[in-house]
Amino acid sequence: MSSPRQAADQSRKIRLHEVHLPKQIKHDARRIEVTKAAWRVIMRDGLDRTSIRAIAHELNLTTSVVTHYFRDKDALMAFILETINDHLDTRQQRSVTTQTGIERLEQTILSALPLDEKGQTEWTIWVAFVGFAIGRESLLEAHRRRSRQNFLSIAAQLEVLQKQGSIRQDLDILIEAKTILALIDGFGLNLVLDQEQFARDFSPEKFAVITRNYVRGLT
Amino acid sequence: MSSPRQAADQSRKIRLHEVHLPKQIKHDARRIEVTKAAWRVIMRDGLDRTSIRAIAHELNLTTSVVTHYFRDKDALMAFILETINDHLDTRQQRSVTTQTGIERLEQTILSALPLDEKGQTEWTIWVAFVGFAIGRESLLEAHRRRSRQNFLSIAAQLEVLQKQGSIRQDLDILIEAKTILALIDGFGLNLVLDQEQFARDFSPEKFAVITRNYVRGLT
DNA sequence: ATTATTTTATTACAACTGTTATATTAATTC
DNA sequence: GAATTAATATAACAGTTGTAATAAAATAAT
Repeated sequence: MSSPRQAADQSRKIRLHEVHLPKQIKHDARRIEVTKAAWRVIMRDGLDRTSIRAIAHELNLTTSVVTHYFRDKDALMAFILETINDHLDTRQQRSVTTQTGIERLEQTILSALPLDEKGQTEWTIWVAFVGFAIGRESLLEAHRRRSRQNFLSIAAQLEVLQKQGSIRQDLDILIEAKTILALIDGFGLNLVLDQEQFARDFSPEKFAVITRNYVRGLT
Repeated sequence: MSSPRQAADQSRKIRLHEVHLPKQIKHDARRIEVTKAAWRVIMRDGLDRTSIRAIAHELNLTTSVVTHYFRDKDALMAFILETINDHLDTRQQRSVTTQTGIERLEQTILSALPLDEKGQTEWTIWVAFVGFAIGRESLLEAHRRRSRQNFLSIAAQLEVLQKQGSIRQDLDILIEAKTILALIDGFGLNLVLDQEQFARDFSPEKFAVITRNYVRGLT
């Protein structure tokens, strides 16, 4: 187990400064590292047990690292949620390759679901924050902002599809958009809470079929 | 402001013993009172800030009241969640009056949603516990148990409807049941998080229409 | 090479936590 | 009404928390 080269021991702690990068970028990258350590603690111990000390310990460092990069715990928490939402959104946008039509709507829905490990992680943290937001008006507002944004995105797609005649003219877009969002949140939530059950009963391909059938029901 | 009768002051603290009831029932009733105080604290301050002291303060009493009725905090938390789930389930079962057919399924879905204030409260607590369960295997298991129970209930209804020929024969009951549960959870979650928005856009009657249209889509 | 800046460590503090033991008061039982 | 039990109060405990101040170390800038 012990290598003749002692350098191997030091390599465990990867120091970012070994790579030369502009100041601001290194700073931001370090904030992300702290944030990702926080994700791990949240998944393992729960959001309410994710103390500054626990995060520092996860990094094999002391609390000063965390406090150096975040004004206070509220700022840290807000950033963690912000980062999760960014990841969820950009992951989704990347997976939506088709630019128009019903297929795009299918992709939008399907790519929002936590069907791979990364998505599962992000959704788990998100669920933890949803519960954490109860009794915290600022966090509730953050959730509402994102929710309304998602609504606008889906509603806009539906509107185009309706004008194109790709979906039924009698559909109430407000209702259909909210329903789609509810479906995504509901499936995401249940996937997070009962991962094993879903892994047993539902392959990603099966979800693709479900989504396709659902969207075809709108035509 | 001061009344000639000093007795008025003491009446603020309602002592349960003034009403004569069997021992066990009084004991249980007191547990419920503590639990409901906990609900209020959870809604106001968040689940992670719901300390034994905060609950006692909500009751205008001291911590000994809480510790006298619950072995420790884990037992208290488990009981709170249990009570919430019971309330959600029995409220729903009471609202489902029709015994058979498609209408029963409609009622099942509709009555599960938080469309009145009580339901809103119960769903809010439930959402707080869902987030709280991340990183707590015992709570996750409790959620899974209830989720599977709900699944069996919906799936059983669908099976009967399919045998009766009330819904399409080609429907995959596993998929449809999970979809219905996802819809309920998704709408419930969004109702809790953005109550105002939904109150503006969706009346309970509108949800009834949505539900009816959805269920009719299965026929 | 020296200085300045950034990053990390150490320490201390007051507030809060769950738990426990003990005391006091109220209610019930006999 | 005395004895027993239940309900509530008080106080102390050790552990954890966020925050802040200060010091040391590492890196960057000059």
